[in-house]
Amino acid sequence: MAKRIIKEYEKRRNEIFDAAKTLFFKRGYENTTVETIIDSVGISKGTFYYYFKSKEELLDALAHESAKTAFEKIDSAVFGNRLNALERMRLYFQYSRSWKLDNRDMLKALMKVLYTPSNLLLREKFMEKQIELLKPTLTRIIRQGIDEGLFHTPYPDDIAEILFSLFGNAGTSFSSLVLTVDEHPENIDVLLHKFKVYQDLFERILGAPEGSIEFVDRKYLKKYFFINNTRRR
Amino acid sequence: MAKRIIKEYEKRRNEIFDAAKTLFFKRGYENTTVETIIDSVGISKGTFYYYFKSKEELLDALAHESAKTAFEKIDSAVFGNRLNALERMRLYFQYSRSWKLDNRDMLKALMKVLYTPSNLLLREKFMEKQIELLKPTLTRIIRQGIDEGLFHTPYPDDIAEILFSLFGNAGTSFSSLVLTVDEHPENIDVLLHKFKVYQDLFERILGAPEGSIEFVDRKYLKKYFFINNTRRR
DNA sequence: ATATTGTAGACCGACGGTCAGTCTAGAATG
DNA sequence: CATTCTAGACTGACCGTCGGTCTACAATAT
Repeated sequence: MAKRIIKEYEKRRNEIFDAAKTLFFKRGYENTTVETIIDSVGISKGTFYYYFKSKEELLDALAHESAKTAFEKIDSAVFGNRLNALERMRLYFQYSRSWKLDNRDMLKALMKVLYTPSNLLLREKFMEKQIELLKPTLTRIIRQGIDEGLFHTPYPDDIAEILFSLFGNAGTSFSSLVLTVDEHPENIDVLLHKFKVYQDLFERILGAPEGSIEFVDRKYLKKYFFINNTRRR
Repeated sequence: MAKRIIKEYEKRRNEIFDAAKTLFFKRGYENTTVETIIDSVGISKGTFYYYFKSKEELLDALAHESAKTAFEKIDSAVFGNRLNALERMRLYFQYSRSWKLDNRDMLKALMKVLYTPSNLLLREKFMEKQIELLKPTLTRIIRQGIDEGLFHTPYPDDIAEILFSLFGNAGTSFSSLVLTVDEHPENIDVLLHKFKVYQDLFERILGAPEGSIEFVDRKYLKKYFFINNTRRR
């Protein structure tokens, strides 16, 4: 019989939590069995179910935690200074990805896994929690923008959610592109084009002046893909 | 051993097809087991897998067929006459739901099932196929609108897809509302509000004149919910 | 103080149950 | 007699359950 190692509640729970997070993002949610998780932590089935009611509940908790982390980071970053709505919006999107990505390899791995049929549920759950927690913040920024005369929309309370869904959609279409850039460098142009499209879209939806929203930092993107600036006339 | 009933290929395949369609939309994709399907048709496992490689392939086929039906209906309806882009757009959305709905009960049942976590894959597949087949049509209308000076966007080829995703999002948020209207009649107002929001959104994205797109027919909606016209000034 | 008994709660792993999908014998058909 | 089709037993992969164990520590007795 395996050795019995006893730890305090929170510690063990976090172990499972972390292992699951890693595995889900590495092999995907559906492809990660409960067995895999407990093997990686070194515990038994029973223990797993002692801490989580089900595999899906664990996912839920993960999504919630992730959204909460994102929320906290964003909230302090965005409202810490005296900025106008446009600047806040920029910061907001800059921070809105809750997973901190250290390098492009990690981003690629994440995309490969995230936008895969076997991760539909994972994506949905993460999205849902993010919307739930982050919507008020975004709405607040939109309201501020309207007050400042930067944005023009009669429906400030409705569009935050829509912006999120658009963001999700963008993620899907970007990820498939990003993953091909290595073999098809010319796709960078397609990517840049898409960025322009979404930028235009956001401006229209918010009723913001043309070119005001550059939530996708072009300079960063170029550096990211090692492009020099003398590209295409 | 049970009696052996032999039918011609297409016929049997269609039986499975129809049974699956009914069951998927009644109990959801995940909640419908292959067992359920074959029981309902009165065939064996072997037969099922003779006609379909997998449960998911069956779903795929279903989604494809549905999109194809939609495409044919839409294409003839929308391009049969000499209309301007706005009129075509209206027709387009009118026909774009591929499932013909005979009454509100059926719509409600469908919504209840469609927008449920256990149907993520189903939704995704249906969406995907629709986009694949219907995007060119929508793009064509958008192009026409630009030529006619009705729409204004520099990205006619990109926004069809986005409009679809928005449509999907709208579906989610509408369905949850529609399902509550019976107990909370006041939600009709919320629903009407949402319609306005999405209408505005579409106009902004397309760069169409304000109020030009009424793809959700208010009159129909009111009739649908048995509201007379003397409601809220 | 020290021994004994009791209890909570962390932990174990065999087992049950559910499904999708496979395999093979054999019936029908041409 | 070969091909096409069908039946349903079987497999394997999972998720989740359950009876029961082990340990730290509190309560109680000596």
